[in-house]
Parts: sequence; C-alpha cells; structure tokens
Amino acid sequence: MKGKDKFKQYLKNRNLKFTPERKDILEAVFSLNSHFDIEQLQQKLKKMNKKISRATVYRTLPLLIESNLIKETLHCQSRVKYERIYGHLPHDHMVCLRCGKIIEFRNEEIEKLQMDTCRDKGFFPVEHRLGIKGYCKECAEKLKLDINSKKVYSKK
Amino acid sequence: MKGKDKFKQYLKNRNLKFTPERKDILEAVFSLNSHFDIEQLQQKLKKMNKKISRATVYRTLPLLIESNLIKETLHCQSRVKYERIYGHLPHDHMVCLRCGKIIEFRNEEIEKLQMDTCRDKGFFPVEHRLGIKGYCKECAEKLKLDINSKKVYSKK
DNA sequence: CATATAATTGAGATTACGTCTCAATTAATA
DNA sequence: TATTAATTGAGACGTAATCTCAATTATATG
Repeated sequence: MKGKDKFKQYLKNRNLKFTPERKDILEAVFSLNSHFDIEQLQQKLKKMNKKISRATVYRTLPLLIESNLIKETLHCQSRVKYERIYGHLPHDHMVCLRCGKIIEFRNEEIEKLQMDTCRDKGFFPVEHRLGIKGYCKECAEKLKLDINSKKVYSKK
Repeated sequence: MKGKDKFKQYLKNRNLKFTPERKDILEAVFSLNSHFDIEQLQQKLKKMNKKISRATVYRTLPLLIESNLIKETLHCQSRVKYERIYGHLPHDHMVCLRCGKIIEFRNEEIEKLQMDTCRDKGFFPVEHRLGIKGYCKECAEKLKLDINSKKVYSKK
C-alpha cells in the first residue's frame, strides 16, 4: 500500500511518529468506501477490534488531509464528510436528496473555466468543491420529475 | 418589499402563521449584507431591539430557505453561512483563506456545463454549490503566491 | 367581534460534534 | 538502553443547534 508510505514520509518530515493508532486509522480509511464520515470510521475501527479514542481519531484526520491522502467533502446533513483522494483524480459530486447516493463526475472543461475565472479575479485557488444536490435517475423517476424541464434553478 | 409577500404566501400555503417574530427576522435578513450567519442575524435583531429567542431564529431559517428567500452557502470555519437569494441571480464563491473575503462570480458557461453533466447522468438538479478556497489577490501578493503557477490542484 | 383551535413562542434542558487538558505512555534516535 | 519529545486516552469542556413543554397568539369561523 503506497498510501502508507506517503503518510510515513509526511510524518517523518515533521518529526511526527508513526504510531500503531495512526497505522490502524490509516488502514481503516483505506478499507472504507472512498467517502466516509467519522461515524463510519469509528465503526470500522470497532470492527477491526481497535479501541482508539475519539480524540485520537479526530487528531489524525487533519494529518491525513495534510498528507494529501484524504480531503473534506460536501457537508451533507451537517456532518463533515471525508473522501479518500490518494490515487484518485479530482472530481466533483452529485448527491441524491432522496436516497443519498453520491455520483462522482469529472469535467475538465468546468475545471478549466474555474481556473480561468480565478485568473480573471487574481485569485489563487487552493481547493475547489462543486456539489450538485438533486435527485438521481431512479429517484427522479419515482418522483416523476422531468429531467428535461427547464426551470431548474430558481431565477428569482 | 416583495420578499415579504413571498414569505407570507409560503406561510399561508402551509397554514403557518405570519407572526411578529417571523416578520422581524425577515426584516433583519433583508437589512443585512447578503451573506450572513446566525451570529450576525442575532446581532442585528438585538440592534433592532427585538428580543427573539434563539430557538425561534433557528426555527425560522428553514422556513426562509423553503420559501426560496435565502439558502445555505459555504460552511466556512465550521459555521453555517446563509445567503439571501431573493432577487439575486445564482452565482458562486471564492473564499479567501487568509482574510475571509468572499468573492462572488457568475459563469454561465460553467452552469451550462453542469446542466449538461446532469443530463448525461440523468440527474435532476435542485441546487448546486461551487466554492473555491484559496487566496484573494491582495493576500496572494502578501504571501508571494504566484497566481500563474501551474500546479494548482494536486494531481495525485 | 368573540371564540375556538392549532401553531408558535421562550426558557432552559438536552444533544451532537468536536476540542482541550494533563498525566501516563511510547516511538524514534543516538 | 537511555533520552526526549510526541502521543495517547479519559473525561472535562465548548459551541452550535435542537428539543420540550407550558403559556401565548394568529387566524378562521360563526
């Protein structure tokens, strides 16, 4: 697992220690679905029979973010969500308001336009986050929503 | 103020009451900068000499959202931010990580591409949110960040 | 206009989520 | 193996937001 090495490297660079707790958390993160929240992470650790305190879990996440293995994603229903990014290309999300499904998509054209806009404004981007909330195909059908209807964003 | 009528209408449709508290909160929202958080809203109400309980303020915001007068925006520094949308065209945001400044921008091309992507996936969009975090022109200069540097999003 | 009724309010308790403190432990290094 | 600074866990704490419930009030109706 190369993510592990990246993490070790990051820790070493900062004179931080690669502790068993950090190792376990890293493994849990890599064994979870790429989108997860703290709750799910703690569940996973429990299943792995690792008793790691809440504080440690919370303390470790910023380290994983700093080492570019995960990032924060959409806040959905007020809970912070994380997402493994190691080995993934950047992408954006659609979230279904009915079933909660997350659809990833990537559109280079959108990314390019974002960059252009930043340049226009003299803004130095660090991170962007695009989330579209709505209804996935299946749920839209159940709700008889017409995907082709024009009025999508309220105009006033 | 037409926003008021829209709110009244919404309330009536649901058999909800247009109480003085709701009226005051609505007025406060419309007298604030278009981006605000609960803290600022409460301050405003205080200045208006309206003593309205926290619970009522919290209870009213979802009503204003439901009636399309405001929406939730970027969570910045863990606090939920709201934004008045009544009478505004949809737009997106850049947030400066150093000074907190919010820059609004609108790019129809990006919006169009989003719509196209939704259509591709059969996704019925309700709301989208694009936030770019980074450094505004002034802060980028102070930090000597090069806006034209290529490596903006980490690619792996 | 008076009444009935369901919605609303405020105060404070409660929850949810995350952070902090500090003594005891431990990884890394030499 | 000893040294030392980083780390851990338990529980206290902080803050934002929600809930409870008795008292109040906006609205519809006769």
